[in-house]
Amino acid sequence: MALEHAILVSLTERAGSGYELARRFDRSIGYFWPATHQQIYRVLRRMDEAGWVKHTEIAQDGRPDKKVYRVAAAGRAELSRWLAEPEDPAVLRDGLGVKLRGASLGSVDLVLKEIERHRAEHATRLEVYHGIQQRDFPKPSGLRGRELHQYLVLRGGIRAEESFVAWCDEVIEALRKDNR
Amino acid sequence: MALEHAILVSLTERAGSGYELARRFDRSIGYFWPATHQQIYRVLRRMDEAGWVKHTEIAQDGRPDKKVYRVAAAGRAELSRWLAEPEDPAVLRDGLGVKLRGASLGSVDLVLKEIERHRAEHATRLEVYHGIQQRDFPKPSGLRGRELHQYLVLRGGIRAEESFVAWCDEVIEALRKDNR
DNA sequence: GCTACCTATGCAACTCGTTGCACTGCACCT
DNA sequence: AGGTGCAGTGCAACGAGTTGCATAGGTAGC
Repeated sequence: MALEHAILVSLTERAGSGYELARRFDRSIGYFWPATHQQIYRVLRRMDEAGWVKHTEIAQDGRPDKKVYRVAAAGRAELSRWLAEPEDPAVLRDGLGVKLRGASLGSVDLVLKEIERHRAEHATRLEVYHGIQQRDFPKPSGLRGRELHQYLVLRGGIRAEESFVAWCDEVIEALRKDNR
Repeated sequence: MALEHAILVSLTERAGSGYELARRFDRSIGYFWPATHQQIYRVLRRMDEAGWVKHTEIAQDGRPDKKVYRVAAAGRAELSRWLAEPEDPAVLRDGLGVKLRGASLGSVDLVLKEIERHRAEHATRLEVYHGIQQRDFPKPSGLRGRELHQYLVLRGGIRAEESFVAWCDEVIEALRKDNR
């Protein structure tokens, strides 16, 4: 998996400029594959040179020109090649775990506060996802094909955040009990 | 959070060589913060130059010499400085989600197989964690301090894998139903 | 005897991701 | 009049992470 493929999936759904893609990543794909505008511009250029995408320059008045990218035949080929290829399982990488593990070397109270803060952060993210679910997929049982897949990805995000929040609660309770 | 801090936590628990640390990362810390031996050697050298750790060269016969690292005062200071510092929330980054989202552009059947494969992988990891839990923390209610923290980190790993497996099951069922 | 893996450290080259900055012009707020 | 924010693209530098390789003796299996 590389950023290339995430961009190809997104561009296949709908053509767009680098800037628009960066916004999209902020709002949807990026919840599962974050990327900055810098990365996106660089990869778009690379893919353009490789012939995976083509761009059309669009002059706008009052705003800078933009390049709208769309997926070319070679890009579609690459995408289906990648889709058929096995993917490495995602690895967990969480600094909070390391911090908790080292908590007794510093202030356990501060680490506890930190975990409460993360809990709040993830709870907020969870609410955002729930909002998307209610707005975009009010009746999930009727979903099929592409929409079903999008819904299921969102479900993954919801489950991940739920389980993170539940873990925080377990940790907070246990640390408080240990503190008394 | 940087690899530096994960290594400092690990070295504080017990001194060791770069090689040993790499093994440790493979077996425990690395479940939550993966690192290769290359990264570890490089960071150890940097920390040595910065005075955060000190090494003692140990000659062995039949085997190459090794450098055993232990945390120095400056390292302990850095560790507690970092522990008191706020940490960015972990971001989800999963290529499988992108693949599922693009499934309809390739073979949905292949993506389904891929998800089944990942499910098996994560189920195996979950069993490993359960094994560690039973071996190292048979009676969690009595845990305090450092051991409690280690247990709670493990609980985080267990919860993450459980929720991943449950998500896979939801996806597999939904895709099968959609296929009929 | 050959292959392969383990212990142990490390270089070199590369890709990926992050951060700070630059330029343009419009819209909005104070 | 001045600051902030949005739209739009991009460079330059750095740090993090990956991959392939080198070295070298010991142990274990075929």
